[in-house]
Amino acid sequence: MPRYLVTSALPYCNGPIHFGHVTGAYLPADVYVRTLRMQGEEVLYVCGGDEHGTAITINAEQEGVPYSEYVSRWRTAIKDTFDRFGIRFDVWSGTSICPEHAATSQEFFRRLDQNGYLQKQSTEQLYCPKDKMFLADRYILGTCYLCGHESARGNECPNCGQELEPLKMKVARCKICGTTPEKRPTLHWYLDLAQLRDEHIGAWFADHPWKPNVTGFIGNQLSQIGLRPITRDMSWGVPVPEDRAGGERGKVLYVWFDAPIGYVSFTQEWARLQGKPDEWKRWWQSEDTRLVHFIGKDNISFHCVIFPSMLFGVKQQYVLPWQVPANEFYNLQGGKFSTSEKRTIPIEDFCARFDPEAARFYLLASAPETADSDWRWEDFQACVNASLADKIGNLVTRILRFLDKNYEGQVPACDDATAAEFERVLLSECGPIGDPAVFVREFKFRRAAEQLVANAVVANVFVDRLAPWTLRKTDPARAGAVLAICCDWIALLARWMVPFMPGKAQAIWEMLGNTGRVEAGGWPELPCAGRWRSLAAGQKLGTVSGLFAKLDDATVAAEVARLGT
RNA sequence: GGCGGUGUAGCUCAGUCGGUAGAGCAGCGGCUUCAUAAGCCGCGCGUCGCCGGUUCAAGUCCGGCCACCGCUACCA
Repeated sequence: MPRYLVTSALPYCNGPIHFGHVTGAYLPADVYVRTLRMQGEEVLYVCGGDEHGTAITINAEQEGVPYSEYVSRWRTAIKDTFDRFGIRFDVWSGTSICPEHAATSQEFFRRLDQNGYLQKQSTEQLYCPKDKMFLADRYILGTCYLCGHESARGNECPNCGQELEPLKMKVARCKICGTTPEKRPTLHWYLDLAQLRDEHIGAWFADHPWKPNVTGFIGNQLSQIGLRPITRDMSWGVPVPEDRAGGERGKVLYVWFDAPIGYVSFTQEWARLQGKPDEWKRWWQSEDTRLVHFIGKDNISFHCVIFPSMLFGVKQQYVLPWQVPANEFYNLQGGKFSTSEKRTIPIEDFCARFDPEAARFYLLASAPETADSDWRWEDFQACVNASLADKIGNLVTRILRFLDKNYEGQVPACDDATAAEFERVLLSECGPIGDPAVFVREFKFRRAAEQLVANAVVANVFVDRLAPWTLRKTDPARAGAVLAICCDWIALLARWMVPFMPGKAQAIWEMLGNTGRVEAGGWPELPCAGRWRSLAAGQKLGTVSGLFAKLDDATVAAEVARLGT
C-alpha cells in the first residue's frame, strides 16, 4: 500500500502570494490530498516558508527590521491566505524557525561532501572593507559598463536591461554604506550535478513518465548542467557545517540549496510533534512512498533535477519524486499579476466581498495545467452564476424547498421496486456520470471540476423528466419517491464536492438533515444500482438556504475597471 | 542571441496509439414552472496560423515560415 507524501513549493517570505501561486501549487495539492484521504490513502501534506536569501535581507534592511521579524510577518500573511482558501497542511513551518532545519541541511551538505559530490573553488568577489562583508550581486550599485547608467544593480541594469557581471562594473559602490568595494578571493562549494546526472539522475529522469510540460521544460537542460554554487558569503542562512568548513568563516548554504530540504526538516518537525521522532523516515526513506511535488513551471529544474540529485547524492535511501505536477503560469485579465504595479487582486479585500469557495472552484476550473491561463472576471462571473448557482445551487434548493412545502420537510419514502425503476433512468439515461477522483489522481483538475458540474446536471435532467410537480397531483407517493432519489443524489454530490468546496459540501450535507462531517463517510464509488443510496425515509431536512450568491454585471465591471486595463 | 510555449467554432478550451473535427459559454428556436427568471430539449461544414513533405489516410508525424507570449534573475 503506497503512502503519499505531498508538498507544495515553499513560498518565498518576501511578499504576499496571489491567485497565481494559489492555483499553481497550493490549491491543486489541497484537492489532491483531500481526495486521497477520503479514499482511505495515507497522506502527509508538507509546506512552510522559504526564508533565506539576499532578496529578503535587502528588503528587511530597507525597512529597518530584523530578518527574523521580516520573514515572520510574511510567513504569517501567507499562511492567512491559505487559511482563507481552506488550504490545510499537516505541517506548516519555515526554514528559519524549524528547529530541525539547520542540522538537516548541514547533514545534506556533509553527506554530499563525504560522497564526493562537492567541489571547492576560489573566485574573486567584491568585498566592502567598511561593512566587513562580501557583497552579493544585489548589494552592489555602480555605473553600467554597457550604457553608462549610474545606478545599475549588481546583476542587472534597469536602464538597458542587460545582465551585468559585478566585477566589471564601473565605479562600483556598496549599497549599504557607499564605500568602494575591493576584490578579494573567496572560497565556495559547488554541487557536481554532471556527476550525479551520469551516475543516476539522467537515467532516472529519462525513464520517468512526466507531464508533457515537465519533459518539455527540462529538454536538453540535463546535457548542459555542471557545477552549481551552493554556498554564499552572508550571515542570514544555514551556516556551512564547521566540521567541513576547513576554517572558512561567514559562509552559509545558498538559499536554493537549503529551501527544498525544508520538505524533509518540516516532516521531521511534524514527526517530533506527533511524539514519534523517527516517523519521518517512514515517509522519506521508504520505497512505498510516492513523493508528489506541486510547483509552478519556474521550479521544474529544482524539483526534477537538482533536489533529486541532492536526495540521491546523500545515499541515505531517500525516495525520489514520483510525480511533479507542475503548472504553467496564471495571468490576470490578459496581463501578468504584479503586486508592485497593483495589477493584482488583494486577497483580504477579495474575501470580504466574494466567496472564497467559489474562487476555489473557478481557480481549479481555469488552472494553467497545460498552458498559461487567466483569471478573467467575466469568466469568474459566468462560472459562479451558471455552473455553481444555477446548476448546482439551484438543484439543491429546487428539490429541498419543494419538500419543505409539500412533504413536511422530510425525505420521502421510496420502495425497492420504484427505486430500481428510477435508478435505471437516473444512472443510464440522464447524462454522463463520472468519478471526479479519477481525474484528480491524473492531476486533471479542470476536468474534475467539469465532471462535478456534469454530475449535478444529471439530477436536473432526471427531475425534469419525472416532473414530480405534475406527478404529485395524481400520485403523491410516486412523486415523493422521485424526490427521495434526488435527495440521495444530492448527498452523493455533497461528498464529491468536498475536495473542491469543503464548506459548501458540509452546508449541503446539513441541509439534507445529516449530522457529522460529510467527509466522514469516505469517497463515494460511482453509483451502481441498489448500492449507492444513503438517506433514510422520514429524515427531517435542515434549514434550506442559497448556496451561491450571483455576481451582477456592475460588480464585475468595477473589478475590471480597478485593474486599469 | 539561446531555450520553451501557444496559434482548432463569436469567446474559453478538449482532442489519447495518425483513420470521416468535439465540449462549455454566448446566440437562435421550443418545452416546463418545483427552484436563486432557475431547469430541460434541439440547432455548430469551422481554410484545425501559413507553405511544403511522409502516408492509402495528418489538427495529430517531418521540414520551413508567420504571429503572439514567456523564460534566460532562488519571486507559483
